[in-house]
Amino acid sequence: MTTTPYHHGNLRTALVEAAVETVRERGPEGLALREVARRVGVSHNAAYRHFADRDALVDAVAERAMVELVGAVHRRLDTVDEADPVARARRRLVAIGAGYVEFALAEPGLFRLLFTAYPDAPDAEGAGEDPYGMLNVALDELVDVGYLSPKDRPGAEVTCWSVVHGFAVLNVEGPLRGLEPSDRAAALTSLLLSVDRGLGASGTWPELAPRGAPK
Amino acid sequence: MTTTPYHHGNLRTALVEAAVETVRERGPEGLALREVARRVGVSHNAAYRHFADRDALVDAVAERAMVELVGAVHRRLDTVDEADPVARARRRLVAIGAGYVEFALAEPGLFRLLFTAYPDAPDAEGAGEDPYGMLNVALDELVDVGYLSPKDRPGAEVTCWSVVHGFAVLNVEGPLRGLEPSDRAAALTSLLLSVDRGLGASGTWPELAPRGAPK
DNA sequence: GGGGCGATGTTGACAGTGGTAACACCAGAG
DNA sequence: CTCTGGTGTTACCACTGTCAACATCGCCCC
Repeated sequence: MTTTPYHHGNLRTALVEAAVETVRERGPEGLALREVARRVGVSHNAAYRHFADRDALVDAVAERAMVELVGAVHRRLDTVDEADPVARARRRLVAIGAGYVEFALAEPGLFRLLFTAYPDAPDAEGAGEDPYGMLNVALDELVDVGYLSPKDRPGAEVTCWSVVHGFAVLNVEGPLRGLEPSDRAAALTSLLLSVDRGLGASGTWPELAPRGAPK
Repeated sequence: MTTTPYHHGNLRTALVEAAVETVRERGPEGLALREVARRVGVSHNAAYRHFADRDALVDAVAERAMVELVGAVHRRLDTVDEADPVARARRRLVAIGAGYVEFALAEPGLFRLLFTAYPDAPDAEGAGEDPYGMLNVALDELVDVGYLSPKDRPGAEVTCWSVVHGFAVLNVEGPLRGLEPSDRAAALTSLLLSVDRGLGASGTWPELAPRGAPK
């Protein structure tokens, strides 16, 4: 819908594109509906014919951002060229993490928007078309291939997502944002290796688990 | 400074306390300087005698939040009662992570403020008086005790911080925010165990880092 | 073709925000 | 006592999101 030019001609997509550009430049909090409208050369309030409110525009931008994130991860995934199944599966997992972080650092504004204004539903759409699904697929591969113990599979996706997301957040808007690129890259490599190692090392340490929360 | 009551009597601290309360209720983005002033029963602009701008107030709130975060982590750390040095060091690391996440979930507003508006300098003040310092101390203990290989020590603090911070963010404001508390607790346990395991499992997998070499 | 009608875009207004400037008060120093 | 500097107030500005009323344009149907 809204494919044929009316007064303006695809105002909606023009607004979204301008909004994406604004978020790129000024971050999510710098996104002003009025300024976007101004940028497109249309009066404010014109936007209200296409978006219920500011949040709706933000959601539209988030959709674009998600597409780009998936693209970045896929691009990394495609570089994995490995014969040995175990090494391949492990490399693929690392590639997902690297792509995720790569996107966060390349598009800090879009990345932040993606996770501050995300709708209620998680990424759980298909399985493989969003980073979460891709991650789950990769982890299942690791189990199939015998690298990851099936009993360690549950929860592994949360752990992997957490570590990569945390690294991204700390480096994009957190206390690590001032890191030298080389230091950052080294830390990321160390982190990804550590995760890989943690998944491969089977075994439990039951004495650590219990001991409930205080107060 | 500002200890003796003048017109109002410690307006500054009153403003900070009202701001903290506001952030608790409405989050960082709901913090309006004017509303805080109103809340204290003072005209807006009175605040400008004590804070250069809104950001200065936010920084003051962040200071309080940091104190509370440190308190939460310390409280957890104090529950560790373990004779065996290795087990004790490992438990202490887990306690830090648990306390960090506990605070994030208990005070989502303050936690988010702490990491969206944090000043340029990292937590690098003393060593032990902020979560980052405490984490480094705990990791050094793990090395001393022989659990963590010295060659794996560099970068470990970033990995640990990332995984815990990422988990907190995903659960506080991210796609995992809708998780059942029991599921969340299980995921956290799994995550902490996984990190512990990853640190303990020594050895490198060189074929992952560069590129090439069989297994 | 012409009338109408709904989708689109515009102007105007309102409340709320952060921020600046000019003024009012009040305590203590001299 | 006056004067001075810290403190708080009123008035104003630019900006934002949002609503309501009005204008315009394209398309459908008679």
